[in-house]
Amino acid sequence: MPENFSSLRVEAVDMMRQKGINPTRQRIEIAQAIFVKPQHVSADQVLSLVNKRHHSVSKATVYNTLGLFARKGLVREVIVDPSKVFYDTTTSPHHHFYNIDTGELMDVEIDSLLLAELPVLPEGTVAEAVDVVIKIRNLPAVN
Amino acid sequence: MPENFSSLRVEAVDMMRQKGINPTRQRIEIAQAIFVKPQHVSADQVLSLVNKRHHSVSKATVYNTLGLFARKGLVREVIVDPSKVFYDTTTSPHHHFYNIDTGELMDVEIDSLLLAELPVLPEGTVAEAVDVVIKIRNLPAVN
DNA sequence: CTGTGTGCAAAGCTTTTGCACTACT
DNA sequence: AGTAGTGCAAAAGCTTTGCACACAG
Repeated sequence: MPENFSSLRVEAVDMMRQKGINPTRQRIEIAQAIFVKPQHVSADQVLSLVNKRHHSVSKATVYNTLGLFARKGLVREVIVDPSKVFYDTTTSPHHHFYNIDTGELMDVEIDSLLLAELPVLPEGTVAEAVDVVIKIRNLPAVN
Repeated sequence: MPENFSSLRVEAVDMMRQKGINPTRQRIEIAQAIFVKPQHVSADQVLSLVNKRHHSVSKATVYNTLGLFARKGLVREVIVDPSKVFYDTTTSPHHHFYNIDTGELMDVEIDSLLLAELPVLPEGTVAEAVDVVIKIRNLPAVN
């Protein structure tokens, strides 16, 4: 059975409602594009995905919507490189491998890396998120 | 006694030689600007610092040189926000607090946060760096 | 004279802003 | 009609590229 788009659509709308996001046409299209499966996407990948079917969402709206989704907790912003922001559709706490050579981003199970204790926070602040990025590179082929 | 610029200059040149970087006029000016004290600077802060005395280094060269310094291990790239890259003159392993409200970046002692174990790396790769950024925000004032 | 390395103007990105428009009250 | 929220073209800002120049062999 092929991907059921209408149920994905319903899910996307529900998700947004739960987070207090007004589900407009553009936001629904973006949500449908990214929540097909767990993945890491950049803003312009989303733009192409959405406009594959028919030109219907502007660049600015894609950026603004992804930012909104991130603030509301629907996606997770992962910043790995100057001018390379990824949006991760998996929002449960976890960390990342970033392959410097290939640009590939992979999830790391939260419990395969033990963060034993948080340092004392500066006075008058609260922790919002802890981002761990392990930068890896390919082993040079042995000749 | 005021800051001794000529000895800073010599140190900067030595540093670069040790890392195999050709110490050109522009690179020396940039090094002198950033290694005055341990600090976090962005590319355009460096640009202003360098050109405060007299316009002498272009924007492109500042970007390229900071990238070079980072690759060679003279500074550490810390990426905290889309289009906000900091260069940290402290290169020993440590982590960061990033205050979302103020944009301030602070060092966290390496041993105040225990990374118990590294996860298994993907086949054929080596870890290059582990970046931990703890995003914090100011507590709302209680009324 | 040739080849390698460097610096920078300009090009090419990504992201943000400000305003027109919509959709409620 | 007034108000709050939304989408997008254009502006702004950041980073990279490609080429002219310098310098060493």
